[in-house]
Amino acid sequence: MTGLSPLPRAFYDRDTVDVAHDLLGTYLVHDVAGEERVGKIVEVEAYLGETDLAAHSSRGLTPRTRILFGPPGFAYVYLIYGIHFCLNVVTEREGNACAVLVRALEPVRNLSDRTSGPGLLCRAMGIDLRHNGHDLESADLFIAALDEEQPRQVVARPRIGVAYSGIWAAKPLRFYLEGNPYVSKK
DNA sequence: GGAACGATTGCT
DNA sequence: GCAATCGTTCCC
Repeated sequence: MTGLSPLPRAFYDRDTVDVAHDLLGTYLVHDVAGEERVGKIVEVEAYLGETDLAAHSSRGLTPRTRILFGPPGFAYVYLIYGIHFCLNVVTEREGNACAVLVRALEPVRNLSDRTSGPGLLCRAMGIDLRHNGHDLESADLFIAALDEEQPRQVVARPRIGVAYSGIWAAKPLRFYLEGNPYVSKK
């Protein structure tokens, strides 16, 4: 697979639900010491900024959420339960603090098949806290789209693990490719 | 300074 | 069902 190049910042500088939807079927690429790891994004969740009680940014601007409040097209990576990392892409204009969580990949190149779930995919891709704030227009960690649009059926469901967030818990902000075997369980 | 907890995962 | 494990947040 040649010619994979980063999506432009304008791709991320749009409504977060639109970006989440459009990220399905794109390719996450990470160069690890010369080895190009590639996975197709098959499951995501949208987090809609400070008013979204499930979003980290709902607690306002803190040292951790600084990246979320910044411009679009940057990686927001955090440690969860002291064990796993989760990868988000920041969306919408600076200050909106919205993001899309990448929840599952279909392995394409140099990946194990344990890429279903946000923590497992970060492990397989070699993504950790060093990538927090990383520009996704850079050459070593980025997201690319194929030239041709693939036919796809997108399913919307409530997000995983956000039962504490009141009315936000029920909103259908988790999106995945119907029937794809790498979509996470639950 | 310290307690509580989490956008998860895997083992019992 | 529940433990692992530690950074972040919040409250002394």
